Amino acid sequence: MYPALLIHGPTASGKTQLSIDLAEALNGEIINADSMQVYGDLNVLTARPSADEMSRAPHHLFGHVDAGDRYSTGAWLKAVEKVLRRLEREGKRAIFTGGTGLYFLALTAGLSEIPPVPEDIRADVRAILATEGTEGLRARLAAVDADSAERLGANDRQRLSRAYAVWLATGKAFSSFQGARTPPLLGEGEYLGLALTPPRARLYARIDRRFEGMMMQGAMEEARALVARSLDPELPALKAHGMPWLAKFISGEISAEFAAEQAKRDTRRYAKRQFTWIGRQFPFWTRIPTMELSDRKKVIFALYREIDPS
RNA sequence: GCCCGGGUAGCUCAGGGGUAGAGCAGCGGAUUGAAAAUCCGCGUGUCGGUGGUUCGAUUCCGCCCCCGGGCA
Repeated sequence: MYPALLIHGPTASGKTQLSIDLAEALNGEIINADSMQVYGDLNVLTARPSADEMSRAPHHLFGHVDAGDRYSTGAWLKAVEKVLRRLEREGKRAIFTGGTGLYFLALTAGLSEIPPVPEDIRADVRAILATEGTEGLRARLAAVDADSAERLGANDRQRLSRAYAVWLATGKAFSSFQGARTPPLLGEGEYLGLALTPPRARLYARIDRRFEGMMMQGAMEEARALVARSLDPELPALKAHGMPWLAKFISGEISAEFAAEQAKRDTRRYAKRQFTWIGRQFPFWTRIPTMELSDRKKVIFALYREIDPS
């Protein structure tokens, strides 16, 4: 099997364009590693590749999930496995592109083998959180899984919820699962990890500009359509950058200017967290600090040729 | 040109003879099936410049520069 190309970069760093060019040159196919671009309802707001861009190379796992569903790392990994198998059969190269660090981690380091938690149990935990608060949830967790309760932040409702839901679903402590991991889909030597690390000031300027562009390309209409579905605002898709603020604007709570300001700020903060992830979780991936497309490609082709002379 | 008001963190501003503090922005970190989520931590500063008074000046005084507003 050809070594896969893994491209992680902060939001707005130009991953889409780069990955398409690489796919064309390497006879590769693009696999999405972005947790938001999987949702079909969000096109403009998640900066998903356009129909035009998608026609230049095969794309996988983009927009295949309904905004009313809760996608997950595990579901993504399962879907990836299928795609990888097919590409292997067909002798194609896999090019992963995205900004979701956890997806890349699962891909290259595996995931603990935990049975799926049914939706009704997750709903129960949400109810507990609503009535008893993080305090109450944490106390419940401490009684059955002291390790997790100790290790997790006292206010980290998301992880506390997850740990408690796993206990309810399996009868076993979340922490008891965490020692072991499934074998990674891509082991050492089976991929080239690349991290785009553009200068921060330039990236931030680009994020701000891009949001303005999204507004001109119909982001508001997209948001209106999603709001009209009256879905639970806690669903992942409703938390896409900009969505919560555009929803507030649509309901008349805030001005358009304020919504735009907050949306951009959220996106900048996210980019900052992505830099942290790359710096800490994937210290051995090759950094590509330049913003110029041609320079990036030159570097990547040279690196790729080293591990795959064909 | 004259008269007021102001120049303090990236921005808006507070303070006041013992080298300064809020909000926002920002920065650092964590990260195992919601991860564009969730959580933890951190003031980042020639107090416009320059002389003077003072043990000590960002603070008081003089001069200069800049920005508002008013009168000409």
